[in-house]
Amino acid sequence: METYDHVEIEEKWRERWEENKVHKTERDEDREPFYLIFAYPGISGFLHLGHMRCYTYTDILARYKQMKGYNVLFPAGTHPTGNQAISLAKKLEENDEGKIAYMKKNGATEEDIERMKDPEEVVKYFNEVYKEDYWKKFGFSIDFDYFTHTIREDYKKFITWQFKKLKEKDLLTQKPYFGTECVECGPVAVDPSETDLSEGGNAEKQEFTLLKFEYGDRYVTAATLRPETVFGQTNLWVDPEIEYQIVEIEGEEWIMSEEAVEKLTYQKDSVKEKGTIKGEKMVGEKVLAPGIDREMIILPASFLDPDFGTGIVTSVPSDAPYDYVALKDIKEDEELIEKYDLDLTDVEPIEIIESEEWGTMPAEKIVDELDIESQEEEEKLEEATEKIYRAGFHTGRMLDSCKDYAGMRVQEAKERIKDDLISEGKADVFYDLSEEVICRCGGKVVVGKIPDQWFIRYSDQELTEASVDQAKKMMIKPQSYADNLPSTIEWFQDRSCARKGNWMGTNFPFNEEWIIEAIADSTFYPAYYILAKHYNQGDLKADQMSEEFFDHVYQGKGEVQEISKTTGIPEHKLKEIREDFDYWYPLDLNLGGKEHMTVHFPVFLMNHVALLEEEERPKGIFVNWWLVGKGGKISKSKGGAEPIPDAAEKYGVDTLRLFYAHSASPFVDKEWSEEEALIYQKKLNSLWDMIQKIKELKGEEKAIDDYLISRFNELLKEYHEVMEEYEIRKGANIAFYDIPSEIEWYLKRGGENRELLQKIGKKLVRLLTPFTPHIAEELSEEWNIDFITQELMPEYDEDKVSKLAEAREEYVKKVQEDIKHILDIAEVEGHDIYIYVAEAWKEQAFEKVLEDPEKGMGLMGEIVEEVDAPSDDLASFVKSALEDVSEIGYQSLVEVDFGEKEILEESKEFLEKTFEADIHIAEADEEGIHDPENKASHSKPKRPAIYIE
RNA sequence: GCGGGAGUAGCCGAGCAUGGCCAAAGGCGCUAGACUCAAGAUCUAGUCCUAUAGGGGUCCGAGGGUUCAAAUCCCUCCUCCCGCACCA
Repeated sequence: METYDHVEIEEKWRERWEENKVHKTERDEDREPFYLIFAYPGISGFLHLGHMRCYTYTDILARYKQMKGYNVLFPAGTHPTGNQAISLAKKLEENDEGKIAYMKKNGATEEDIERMKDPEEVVKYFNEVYKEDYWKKFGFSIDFDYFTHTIREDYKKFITWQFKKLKEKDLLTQKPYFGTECVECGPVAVDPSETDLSEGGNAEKQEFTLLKFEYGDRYVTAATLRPETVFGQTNLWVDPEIEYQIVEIEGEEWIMSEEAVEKLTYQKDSVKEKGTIKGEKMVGEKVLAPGIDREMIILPASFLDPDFGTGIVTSVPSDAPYDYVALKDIKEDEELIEKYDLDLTDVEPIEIIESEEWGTMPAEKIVDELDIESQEEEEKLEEATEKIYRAGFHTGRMLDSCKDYAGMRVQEAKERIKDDLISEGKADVFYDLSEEVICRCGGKVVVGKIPDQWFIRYSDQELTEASVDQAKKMMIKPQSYADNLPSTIEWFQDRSCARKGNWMGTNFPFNEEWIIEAIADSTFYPAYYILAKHYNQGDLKADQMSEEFFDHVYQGKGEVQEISKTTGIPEHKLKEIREDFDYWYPLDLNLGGKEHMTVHFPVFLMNHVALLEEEERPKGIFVNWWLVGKGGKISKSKGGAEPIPDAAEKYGVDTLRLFYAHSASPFVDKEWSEEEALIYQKKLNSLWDMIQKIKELKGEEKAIDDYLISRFNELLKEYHEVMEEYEIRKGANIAFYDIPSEIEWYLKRGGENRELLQKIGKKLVRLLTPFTPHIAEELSEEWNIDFITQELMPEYDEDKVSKLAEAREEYVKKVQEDIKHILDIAEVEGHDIYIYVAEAWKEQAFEKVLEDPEKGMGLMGEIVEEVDAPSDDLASFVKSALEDVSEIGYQSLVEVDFGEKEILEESKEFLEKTFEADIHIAEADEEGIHDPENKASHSKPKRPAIYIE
């Protein structure tokens, strides 16, 4: 059969929509607005099919709402803030072969590449790619008149205003911050996606307590992750072979490894080198331990790593397996004791923490249990340390030896002891990374101190509470995120919002050398799209966008005449912009991938709450999971990484849209599968064929019509219900599978009503439109409408639902099924099928049973009175009826009143065709029927007996 | 650690909120048939076990419980996955 050419029709309709400005959106006070966005993408290079998942969901919902009669605003933009465009330009400048090949493969020309050695041009280029090759290509109903991006002058004005407002509301603050930074190129993010890194994405920033041990005029320093164990300290460990550094920090002299000094230079204002001291020089000497004011001996050890902590470790043999084993080793090493002349009499483990699992001497116990022999058995020691720590942290309590902290839970004591030691000047804080991290640029990543970092005060009590309230009112999908968002907001701490260095973005208004960071300038932007249109039309200039202007538009402050005078924006324009904002806001829905759950969505919401009144705050969030490659990220080797325009041509845009919508719930990661995409392509072809076929049928009304009308209406109702709840997958399932399969059944049953099929066909194509708009337009081209995209959805009509029609079909299906079963099992020829409808008295008896099945056979008395039937037959029937009564489905079928014989006669032709047999229908108690095996007596109401020969 | 999620037939993957028409949608794979010289594509039927009459049995990670009734609710356990901040 003639099918359609997706490349041709998709292009055709894309062009027609554009020519006719179908997606143009204007304020219209007579229609209810619906405003939705997807989280705009950064400019990070070419996108792949994974990214299109979220955008497609957005378009499906936009189109659905549009067809429900809403005035839908669906804008889009990009987020080039950051250094991604800069580093791409740099790579191209350096003639990086890999990058150039990548650009070419995705369709960039030589000139494009030449041009893109300038970061601004990178942004320009990708803005076009995103718009033309991705969003338009996919047939999205975006109105690009509202397009904006975050490094445009106008957008920067908007961000500047936003930060002024945050400052006014006392939501900005400055304080020291320890963050990860590359020694070459400034702040970088350490995360497994390794956007900024070439190595070490799984590293964690660890906070050590740097303990200071008095050692003459100096301090020996030891870094620990477990400050709560200070009461159990018995000695220090140094490596006799290491040349330790002496450095001056904050007027004191500290001793630590060279590696530690290097790290500290990024965390302390001044670090002056004062000389060195070899480990063995310190061995045997005494230090004064912080917090417990106890003299301790310095002992030699071999397990120390100068790149971990300070290369000096305080020993807590009661709770640290390493220390316990090292101490045991040294006590048995007489040679060593003699060499350094060590006095070890007082060096004994001290009980400090009691946990359920490990008692009061956990190190001893676990070393015993794991059978650890020496300090060289690193693997076992790591395991032991981990186990004890976990148990201690959760169930542990501090013992009496811990003085003021006795009885406290370990979790609490840990913080308290750390804070107390620091405030007494006996300890400091030292940050380090858990593994080596290397920047994209090749530089080493360290933890550095920024003394005057700017923060947005998301910890603010009032803001937090108001945001939580709002979150609870919103429509958030999936439910699990709706449940979590309030606690995510409560947990949200102050967040740094500006940075220095090589960065594209808006200058921080209160300190121009800082640039606003990428998350901080992408929280409130749905409010800006509305203005961007006026800027794009040339009615608004960036330098007119003053604080008063934004105050007026977003917060209704000030007098129009006044603002018009100071900004030069005509009064009517100001009014128009203000009204636009008023009309479109609040935002109905923000859609984004699951990566946004812990950062973007919370700050998006909190900034709205900070800046706008309650009735203007967002109403919905939709989170989608990812499209992934086999076993993880989408990549070249695993498929799904081909350029989007190529994929669109290969599979068809409608196919891909249906794939996203239907192949999995939006709330799970979905593996990309080419085969599956091709199946959806076939699906669309066969749906196309079916709709073409039903257009051509020319038959008349039949009884089966009522069934199709009824089922269609019920499914239509369900369709709307699920789509209103943004259950995209269910909606697609109804439109593309449930309804077509009802139509298939209808045709199979001999339905051919031309008028009905035309009507249902037209409605069905509308239901398909949000998902596969191109094919829907093509199918409806001859219907004398402009664009099906602009049509309204069919609505559910309750009067069309007929329980009777449905029950009759169910009955036929059941009979058909039973015959099939018998044919499967029995060895019969199957030329003649006899169907015996149950005697009337059986139905009467069944109804009596239904009245009160609890009575069981006790019902017999009553039934014998009322029902006229042979008493033996009656008794055995009631018995079986009592069993059947628990089958809910059967019961409800029996309750519907229709003539079985009549419906069977009607379906005779269908059954004969299905089984290629003669069908004979009779009542079970008719005289002279053909029933050699006496099957007729087995008939039940709505469950006729069958005999086949 | 903290917080969250998931375990469904050979495989992928719905269902679970509102327990009962659930032996459990859809797809893949497989089997048979139609079409074809043949292959592919397509279409039809079947695909837990069992049964020569529409039946019976077992089943939704494991084990308990609630209920007339559990894949669905509750408890315990096992296994796997994700987020945890300057990454959009």
